[in-house]
Amino acid sequence: MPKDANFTLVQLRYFLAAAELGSMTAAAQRINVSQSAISTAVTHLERELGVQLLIRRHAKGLSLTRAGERFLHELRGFLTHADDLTEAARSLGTDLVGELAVGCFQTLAPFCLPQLLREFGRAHPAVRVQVTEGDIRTVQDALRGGTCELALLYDLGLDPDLDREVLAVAPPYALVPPEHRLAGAGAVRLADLAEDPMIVLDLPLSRDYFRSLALKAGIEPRVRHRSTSYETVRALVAAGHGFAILNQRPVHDTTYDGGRAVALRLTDPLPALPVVLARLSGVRPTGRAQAFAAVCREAMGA
Amino acid sequence: MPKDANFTLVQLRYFLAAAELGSMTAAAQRINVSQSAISTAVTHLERELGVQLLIRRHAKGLSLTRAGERFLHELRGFLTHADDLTEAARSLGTDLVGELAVGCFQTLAPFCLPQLLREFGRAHPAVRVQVTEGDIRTVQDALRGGTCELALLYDLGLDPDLDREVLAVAPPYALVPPEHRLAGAGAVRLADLAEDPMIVLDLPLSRDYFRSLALKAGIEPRVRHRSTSYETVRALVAAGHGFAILNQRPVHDTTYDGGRAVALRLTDPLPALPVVLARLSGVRPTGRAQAFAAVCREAMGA
DNA sequence: CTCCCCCATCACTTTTGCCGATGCAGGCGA
DNA sequence: TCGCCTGCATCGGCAAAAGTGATGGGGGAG
Repeated sequence: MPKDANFTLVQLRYFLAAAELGSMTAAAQRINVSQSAISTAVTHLERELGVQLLIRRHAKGLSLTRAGERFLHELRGFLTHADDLTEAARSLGTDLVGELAVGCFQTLAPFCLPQLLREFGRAHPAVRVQVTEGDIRTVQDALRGGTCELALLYDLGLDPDLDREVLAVAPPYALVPPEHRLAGAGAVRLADLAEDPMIVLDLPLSRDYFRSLALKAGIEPRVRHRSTSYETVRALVAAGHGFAILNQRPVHDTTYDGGRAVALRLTDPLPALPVVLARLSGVRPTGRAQAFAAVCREAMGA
Repeated sequence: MPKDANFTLVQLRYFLAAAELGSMTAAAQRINVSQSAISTAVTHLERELGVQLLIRRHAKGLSLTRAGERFLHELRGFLTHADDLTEAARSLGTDLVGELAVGCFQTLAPFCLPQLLREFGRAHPAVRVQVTEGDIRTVQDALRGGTCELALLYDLGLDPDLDREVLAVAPPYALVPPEHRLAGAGAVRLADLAEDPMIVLDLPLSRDYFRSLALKAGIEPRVRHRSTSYETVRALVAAGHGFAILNQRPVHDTTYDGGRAVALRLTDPLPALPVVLARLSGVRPTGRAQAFAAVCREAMGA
């Protein structure tokens, strides 16, 4: 019962050269190894396959047996396949074709993905980009599991085994209804909102972040509502249910249901939230990933 | 400039196992090597290809990168190809399918090939037999050059580097025209024909053989005609141009042109000519060749 | 916090591949 | 026919590679 093939690609290539040149000596010169290396390799190959491939005619070099001739024919195809495989593998790492999977934190997605995908698509039209949206944990797991290679995230409790590169910072701001007493102020301190009910964007790590901001400003927020939807939070604020702290700012004030919400700059010395491009550290980035990172840097850094 | 692929089939198989089982440890157990062997092999493969294929998650085994996933897909096809190649090669040596090239001395061919091909074809219908006919030297060169693997020959000055197996013996006989003075004798001594002109079958080694027979019988033949065609010799004899010495005996006396020739047994103590099956010694015979040899033995030995 | 799982790494051993030299056998020219 | 030359096989020695078992680190799970 012949189990699995125990020959080597090297042996196959040696045989190929010898068969094509009709001489082990010539093959040895071409490949830059000794003639004995060719000899033993071919012998091993023949023994392994159980077929005699070459006929050694002492002073007249080699000739192929019928079996050798047919094998040679198959072999060419096979070695081509081997080269193709190498080629494919290398290009998987370096070429700017194929596909690239990126992750994106869900509330960040509508703000930056359109531009990024547009510019990346223009620069590298041969690369198909597949986006995974989700909360920070989900995206982080996707990174770790290899489902995606890059991710746009807030640097909120990211595991240290992720390499991150800060692309931009998103300072927190307060969102209040237009009829709020401070709606016209332009800027407030969080303490000014201490008595107002708060609407919290309730995503795994975000909730802690917003709470910590409030605490840092010295207030204990009275949470009235929670929602996992950014737009719902805006709508609740617009409807007068309370104020919210957010980081991303839409270009207009109108909510889906026609309400309006007013953004107020915060004068507290609060840390801005870094928007980072994260990668699994220790994983060699593909060329596509590097290209995408470059586009991100240019688009968001400027 | 990526020269040529420097990975190993073994490395590929190790990677396949690890990727499929999601664990190097498991792969190691299955393949019966140590875990470290898998680890280093996969690492080398990745370095060689320049692509990261697996993500190592410390306590949770492995997961494939996107590149690894795609590579794995290609790889399966490739390893199947490798198995096919092995399979093909092995069957080239052992299977009773494919083709078999045999050589045959030209004057022997019409006497034994029909039966041999018929019986071999019945026993091994999947093997296509390709016959090369020619004089002894031609067939011998075909053997040496790998053009054919077996040959039916007279053992006439065959090189000692050929393995031969005697299948039958063909005693020489004299052929005379019907009106010859000894045509009714049934048997003669060569000396009785010493004065008759001789017709010689003029093939590279045959001519010397016929001459040596005559000399051995103590006569110096008077050669009237030479021909490279067996049937021409018969016809010349039938037409009264002289006598001939031959080994193969057709079932009837009539020549192509309607003449008749009479065969006379020779009472001289002359060596019979061995009909041999010749192979290049030191060349491993394929299964097909062995099967053909067996058919020859059975058909001609009986 | 502890245990356990899984992979990377290390030192060591075994195997393999290669080299250079030598031997052998056949073609070929003198 | 006799060397000479060519071309492959083989051998001893050596270096590179692969494999082994042990160790360690990092991270999940209870």
